[in-house]
Amino acid sequence: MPPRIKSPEDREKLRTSIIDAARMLFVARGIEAVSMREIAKQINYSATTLYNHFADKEALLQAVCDEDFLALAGNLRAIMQLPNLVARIQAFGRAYAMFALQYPNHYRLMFMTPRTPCNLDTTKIQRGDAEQDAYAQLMVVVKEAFDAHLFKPEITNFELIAQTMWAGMHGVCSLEIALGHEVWINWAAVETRLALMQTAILRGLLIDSADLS
Amino acid sequence: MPPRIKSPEDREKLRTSIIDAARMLFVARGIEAVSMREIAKQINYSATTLYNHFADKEALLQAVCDEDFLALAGNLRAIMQLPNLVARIQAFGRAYAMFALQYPNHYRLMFMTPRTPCNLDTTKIQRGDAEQDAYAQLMVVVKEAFDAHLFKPEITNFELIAQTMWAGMHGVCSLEIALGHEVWINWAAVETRLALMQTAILRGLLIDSADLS
DNA sequence: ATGTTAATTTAACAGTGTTAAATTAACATT
DNA sequence: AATGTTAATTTAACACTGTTAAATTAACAT
Repeated sequence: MPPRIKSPEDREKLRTSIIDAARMLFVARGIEAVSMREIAKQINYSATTLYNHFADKEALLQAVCDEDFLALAGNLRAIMQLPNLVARIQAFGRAYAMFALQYPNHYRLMFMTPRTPCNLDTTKIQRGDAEQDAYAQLMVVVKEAFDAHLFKPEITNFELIAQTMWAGMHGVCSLEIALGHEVWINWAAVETRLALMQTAILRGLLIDSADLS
Repeated sequence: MPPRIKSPEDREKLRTSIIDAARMLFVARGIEAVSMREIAKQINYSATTLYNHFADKEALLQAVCDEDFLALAGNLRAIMQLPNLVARIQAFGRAYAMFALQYPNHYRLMFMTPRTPCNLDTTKIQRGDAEQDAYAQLMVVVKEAFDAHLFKPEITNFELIAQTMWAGMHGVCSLEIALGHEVWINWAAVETRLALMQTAILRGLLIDSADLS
């Protein structure tokens, strides 16, 4: 029986240690293969204790996701400093894909699993804040290129451009995660697929794609 | 207690009725929300009976998937007759996406869920047979355009082209299925996203994309 | 009428998420 | 120093899950 926790700081400490244990197990063995009892045992607590910090398993997953969204946004923030607008978009997409492939179980949880929609109240992420939200960052990156008139003039909706770039990279990554080990598909190397996806879409959307890669 | 089944035909009939009941429930309420007991009750059998026809829940899912793969391939077969090579690719991708969006729970099961890899022995689909395998069909469609030298000459691997087209459409569809209801994203209409994805990738890959749409 | 075979069910096991009730440790009050 | 209060934590239970061994039971052949 661990010593009781009273102070709010220690309570917060326990909360994050629950999240960390959950993440470790999720990443290691997949999401639905991990039980609340296992997570609790990992930190030498009873399963019921988790319910003092999270309403249910879904809420705990959400908390893990939130931290991972912040981590992803942190990864991408450095890239937004690149001077060349097109190179910035390319590096951004590439970093996004690296995150997906390095943490496939995170990624699955964040972007491949339908959730109860709009848990905006329980999340702690400031959506739309480019410091915290990778989607908002993508929006900034694309909009700057859009405002510089780098995209074909018939495309008038920059958010549509961003969503297309996103879907392209997501398509490669999520297929890799879900079916990358299927032997009846003669997969090209995932880096090759990512590179072609990016240059193909950019060639299709940019006015001048002469010096793409 | 239902009348006992002895003849192989009736046994097959029961097997497909299990699959149909499972599919109906999966499509209606999602995969993991449906229990073996529920499926059994749907057809007035005991849960244990299902295990006389399928090794476990995973095998039953696999059987459902197999039938759906065949259905998808059937949907796509008509399109392969179109004369114009590029229009054929476009219609093919569009039909694929329509299938995904019309049966999102099927699609999730088939293409968004990591499985125990290479259950090639337990599946009944002839992989590589363009009659039964949608991926093989896509390969045929893309290869004909490739052999007609419609793609940019620096791209020498037609399977890579096919996988990029696939990933593009899959990216739009799977994002729509997983996050389409999230309100913090200002989604463009999914048809618009699909159309732009297709023309963007084709513009990026084709030599002559003047009359695309 | 009896025996055999196999389809089907009952009953159980070990596990899950979750919660009400019981403990127990730390604090403040007398 | 003894008591009461509060809240952190656990124990025990509920209703469910996938799965399986054992018991039934229906249909057939002898």
